[in-house]
Amino acid sequence: MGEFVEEPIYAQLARIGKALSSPVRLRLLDLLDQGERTVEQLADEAGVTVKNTSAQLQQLRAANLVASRKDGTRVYYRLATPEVSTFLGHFQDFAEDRLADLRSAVAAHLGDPAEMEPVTVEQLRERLDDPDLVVLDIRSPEEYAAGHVPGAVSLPSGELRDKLAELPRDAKIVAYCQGPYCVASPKAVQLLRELGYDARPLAGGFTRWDRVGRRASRSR
Amino acid sequence: MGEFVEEPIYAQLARIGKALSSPVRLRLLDLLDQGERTVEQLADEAGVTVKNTSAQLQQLRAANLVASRKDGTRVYYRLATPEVSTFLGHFQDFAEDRLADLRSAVAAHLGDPAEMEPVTVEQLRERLDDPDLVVLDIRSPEEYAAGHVPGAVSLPSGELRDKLAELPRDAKIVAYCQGPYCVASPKAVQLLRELGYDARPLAGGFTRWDRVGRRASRSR
DNA sequence: CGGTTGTTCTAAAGATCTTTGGAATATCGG
DNA sequence: CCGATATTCCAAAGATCTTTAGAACAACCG
Repeated sequence: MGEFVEEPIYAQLARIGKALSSPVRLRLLDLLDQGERTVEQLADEAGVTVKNTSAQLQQLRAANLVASRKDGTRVYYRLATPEVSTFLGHFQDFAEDRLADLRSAVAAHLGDPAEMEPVTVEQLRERLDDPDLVVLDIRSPEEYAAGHVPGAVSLPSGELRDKLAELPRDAKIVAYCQGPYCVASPKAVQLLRELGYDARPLAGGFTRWDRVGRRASRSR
Repeated sequence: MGEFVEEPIYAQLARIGKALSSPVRLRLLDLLDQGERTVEQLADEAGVTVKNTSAQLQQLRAANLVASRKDGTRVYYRLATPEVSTFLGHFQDFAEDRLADLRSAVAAHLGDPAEMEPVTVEQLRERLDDPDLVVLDIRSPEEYAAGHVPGAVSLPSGELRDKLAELPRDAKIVAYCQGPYCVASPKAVQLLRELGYDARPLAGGFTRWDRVGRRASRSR
C-alpha cells in the first residue's frame, strides 16, 4: 500500500477517474451507495460474474473508494466514507447536466420538452394514490424488475402501441424511463397525446426518483 | 451527435468517467480551466504532441466537457460551461480527500504530520516578503519551471543534502512538493529539523497554492 | 493561385484494461 | 481433518484506449 504516493499529480487524479470509467464499477458503486453488500450479492445485482466483481472491487479498493469487512466466509463491501457517497451524487448530477445538452439536441426533434409539462418527483409522490393515475415504466423488463416506482406498470417502448387498448381513456398518465436524457418516455408521451390521452413525463426519470427516495430514507 | 442517447445509464456515466481517466486529458482540462487556449498552446503546456492533443480534445468534446471556436486558422478550446469548472474542483478535492487516507498511512512512518505544524496557503502569502523566509520547492526542475510559489528556490529532493550548506542557519524554512499527499516535503522538513533548522511544510502543497491563487484571480 | 500554418481525419502499432478459467486461500460445519 | 462455500490470486485471451505517422482540410499570406 502507498507505493504510488510519489506519482505525478495527474496520474493520481486519473486513478480516481479510471475507477469511474467502467459501467460495471459505476453500477457497483451505486449498489454500495444503497448499503453494504457481499461480493456475491453485488455480482448478482450487477449481472456480472463473481470473479469479475471481485476484480473490479479490488480496483475500487485501490482507488480508496470502497472498504470491506470479513464476516465468516463472506466479505462485505461498503463505500469507504460518506464523502464517496456525496461525490457520487455530484458526479451523477454533473453527468446528467452534461448529457442534458445532448438531450436538448434530441428534444429539437420532439419539440420543446418543457411543453410536455414534466411532473416532478415530489408531485408524483403526492398523487401516487390517486386512482385515476397510471404510471408507465417505459424501460426494459429487467430494469423494471430491478426497481420501479410503486404501482408503475411495466411497458417497454416496443410494446406501447400494442398495449394501448388496456389504458382507460380518462386515465392521467405519467411515463418515465431511466434518466432525464432518455427519450423513450417523451416519445411515449407524444404518442399518447396524439391519441388524446392526458400524458406527461416524469422529470429526471427513474434516476431522479431513486436518488430523491434514497436521500429521504437516509436522512430519516 | 446524439446517437448514444438511448445507451444504458451506466455507460453514459462511464463516458464522463473515461474523460477523467487519462492524465493527459486531466492536464488539458486543468489548463482550460485557467482560460481559453489553442490546440498548439495546450500541446505545448501539457508536453504532448499536437496530434495527440487534438485527439484527446475530440474525446473531451464527445463527453461534452469542452467547446471550441475557430478564429482564422486556429481553434480555441474552452470548458463547455462553468459547471465543468465547478465539477473539476469537486473532483480534485475528492481525489485529494481519498488520497489523504493513503498519505496518513505514510505519515505513520514520518510521525504525526500535524506535529510538523504545516503552514497554510494564506499564512504563507502574508509572510512572503519576510526576508528571513526561505521557500523550498521540493519537486522536479520541470515542475518548478511549469509554475512555482513566487520567490521559491528549486531544490529537488535528491539534491537536498548537498545544498544544505547554502541555507542560512537562522532562516525560517517552508517546504512544499506537489500535493497534500506528497511526502517529499514532510521528509525534507524532518531532515532539516534534525539538523536544527526552523522548517515547516506547506499544507496542501503546490496544488492547493495554485488552486487558491486561481480562485482569487478569477473572482477579482 | 500556390505555399504555409494550424488542425483534424484515418489507420495502425503499442499499451492498457477487462474478463475469464484454473488454482489457491480462508472459514465454516460435520 | 475433510468437504463445501465465498472470495481472491494469477495468468492469459479478448477488448478497448492511447499515441503516432501520413494524408487531408481549411484559412490565411503573398
